[in-house]
Amino acid sequence: MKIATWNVNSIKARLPQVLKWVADANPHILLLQEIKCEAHTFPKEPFEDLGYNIALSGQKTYNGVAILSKEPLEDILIGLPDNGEDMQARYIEAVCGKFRVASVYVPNGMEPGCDKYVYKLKFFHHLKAHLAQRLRLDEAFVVGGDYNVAPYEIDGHDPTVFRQERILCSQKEREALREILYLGYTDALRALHPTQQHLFTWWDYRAGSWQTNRGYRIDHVLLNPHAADLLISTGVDTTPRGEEKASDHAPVWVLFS
DNA sequence: ATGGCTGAGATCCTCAGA
Repeated sequence: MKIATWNVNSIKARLPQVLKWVADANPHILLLQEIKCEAHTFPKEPFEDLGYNIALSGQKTYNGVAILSKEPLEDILIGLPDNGEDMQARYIEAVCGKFRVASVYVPNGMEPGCDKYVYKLKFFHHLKAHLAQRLRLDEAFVVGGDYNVAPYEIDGHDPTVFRQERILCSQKEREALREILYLGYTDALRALHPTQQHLFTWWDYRAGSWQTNRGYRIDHVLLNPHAADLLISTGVDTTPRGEEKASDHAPVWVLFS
């Protein structure tokens, strides 16, 4: 039982790459972020041909999250509760077979202190409240996505840069992510690879970051205790990042019993 | 310290990403 998450940076621009990876990796459930399209323009057919059911929350140009599942999708939730004024498509949740899953796209935040950074922290506040509620459910729950936060120094390529209070690694956003972990969620990759360096999921398009492996680990799969009990193995598939017309993120996969 | 790269969508550039 494999669940994967991938920020594809436009599903339309990335369609051949995503289809190739999906046909190869064959995840039971695929969580997508930054699909960058509205629901009616999402290229559903090629995924349906591969046996997937699709639920998504989309908008023009920006953001957008989706859940693709071989099992039927039930109990679909779009957006975080009590976050009604927020129209950005950044959260979707559904039940697929015996797993409840969510695809989340946390705001980038641009730069510590700016309006978008405040919005990022506010989003984390709503996410934490919802995930705290969800701990009361008696079922496996997997929250995968682009959190736009590198939790620890080991999750960045350069400790000196990491300590400079930049976006992705500033104190407040790291605290916001840790608060969710402290509720009782497990960071799947770090749980099974506690000391592995260069375990990155995102490399900037600019300045040859991929070629020199200057990356960050900002895509995470968080597990409630039920899901953590079923965890077998997990990793980052860096292959698609090195191919033509790549997304700047690589897919993260998790295998469950 | 800055810039560098990519996608979308509306113009021939701007915004946003991270």
